[in-house]
Amino acid sequence: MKRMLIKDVLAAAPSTAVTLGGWVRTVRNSKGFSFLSLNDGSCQACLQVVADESLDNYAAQVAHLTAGCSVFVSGQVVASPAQGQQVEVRASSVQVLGTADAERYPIQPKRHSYEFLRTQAHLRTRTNTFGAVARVRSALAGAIHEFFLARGFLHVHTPIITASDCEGAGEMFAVSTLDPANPPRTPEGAVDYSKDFFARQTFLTVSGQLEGETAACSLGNIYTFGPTFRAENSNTPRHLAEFWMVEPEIAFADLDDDARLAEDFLKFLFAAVLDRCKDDMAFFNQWVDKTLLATLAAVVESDFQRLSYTDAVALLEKAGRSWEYPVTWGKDLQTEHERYLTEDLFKKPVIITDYPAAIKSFYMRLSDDGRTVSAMDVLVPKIGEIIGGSQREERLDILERRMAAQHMNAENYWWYLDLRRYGTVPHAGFGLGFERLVQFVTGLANIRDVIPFPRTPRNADF
RNA sequence: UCCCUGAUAGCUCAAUUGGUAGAGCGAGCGGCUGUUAACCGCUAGGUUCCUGGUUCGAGUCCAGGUCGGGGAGCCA
Repeated sequence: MKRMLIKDVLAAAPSTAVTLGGWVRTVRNSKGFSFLSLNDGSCQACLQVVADESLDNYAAQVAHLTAGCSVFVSGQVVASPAQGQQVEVRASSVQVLGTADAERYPIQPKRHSYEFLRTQAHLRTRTNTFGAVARVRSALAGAIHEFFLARGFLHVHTPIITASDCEGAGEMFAVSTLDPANPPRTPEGAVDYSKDFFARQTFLTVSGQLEGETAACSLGNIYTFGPTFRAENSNTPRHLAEFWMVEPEIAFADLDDDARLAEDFLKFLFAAVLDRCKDDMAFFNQWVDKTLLATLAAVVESDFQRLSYTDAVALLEKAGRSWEYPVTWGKDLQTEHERYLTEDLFKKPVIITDYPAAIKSFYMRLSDDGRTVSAMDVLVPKIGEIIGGSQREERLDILERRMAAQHMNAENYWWYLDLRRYGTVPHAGFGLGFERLVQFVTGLANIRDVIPFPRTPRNADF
């Protein structure tokens, strides 16, 4: 089957002969002919096909088409005599590939709620909104690779199954082939993982960072872009149990380099989708968030606000409002604090740096003051934390001391410590939650609507 | 996990102090020679989430559960 994409048909000159495939969105029947609105996923717009009774299957098939039917059409592009579209296709044949019982087809030609469409995740990409999400998501993924590869970063693949725990990143899903009802036991009665597939206990990764650091400490600048898994019982519009994370790691670099990279990265991605997904972005701007295009354009032009955690605490203390959670140096910032800074005070992305060491992970580089670490969070309006990163502790003795303080077993991290033992180098990196990026770009309020098949507590359908 | 809130037709919702469950959209049928999630007419469509309780009588009140949504925590 040789076919043209509808986005190309819509741009074709009148009298071009075309063949195309698509799914019927709506049908408007008149006496003797029908207008078919077809979509094939290649663009937001539908193609209007005019089919009349001169087709030999008109009365038997074409006149009975309904939403969701699949068709393969041959015909000619003609200038449309009516308003609503520049061109349309006059069909010389309409092959009906698949019918869709209109009484049962879930995607009716009407407005549906996001909640309902989540129960129809296998069909929801046939709607305007979820088609647009899929295209923007794909464009963002492509732009991410483009950004890094153009800057000489190496794309590395880190393992999905891991024995290491990127300490503090969250609860992990266990990976095992043992019979859960009757696992082998040690003499002490514990599960004997030496009999398991990998002869040790393993998990789904919560982050590729530690493995990414090994690559950065030999190859230079690298990035990973893969799935990560958190077994947290998080029930929010911003959390998934399975999500995709982008994690660059840069060598011979400090936190300032890291923050600059994060800012350049986000601006590049926003500019890319504004440029490449105009119709889809216009759709989101009209139906989801009327400030979306203006917000993204402003972010591309503005400088992100940088401030230290210590300064942020000072600003919050004199904000002149009462906080549900009091602000004190040493306590992590709450959602209400972050929202105030990025949505009310600065009204643009904010990069907060130099957090208290006590509330951050062991691998973050200890500052000379001894009480903060070179960590950063990038906060954006509505989403909150979209990026978390840090300069990594490259000094073996300090790293070992911090691991001991957090009661970590250094033997499990022998290879991670080797990076500091042999040719250590200052390096830094960050993690970007890909779905949170798609949320911010599309304006969609719930993270379950920006990934095809969301995995959340008690939900792994499809 | 905690707090709040909801579940009624395929979908989105209504139903007064507890008293025969309705509408819009969608669907089916018919009409219309250019429509734009068209328009006009007619028709069908219900285990009111589940289990138990109170009551002459429960969509409505009570208890427990399941699932959805919002907020918080955890984080990306």
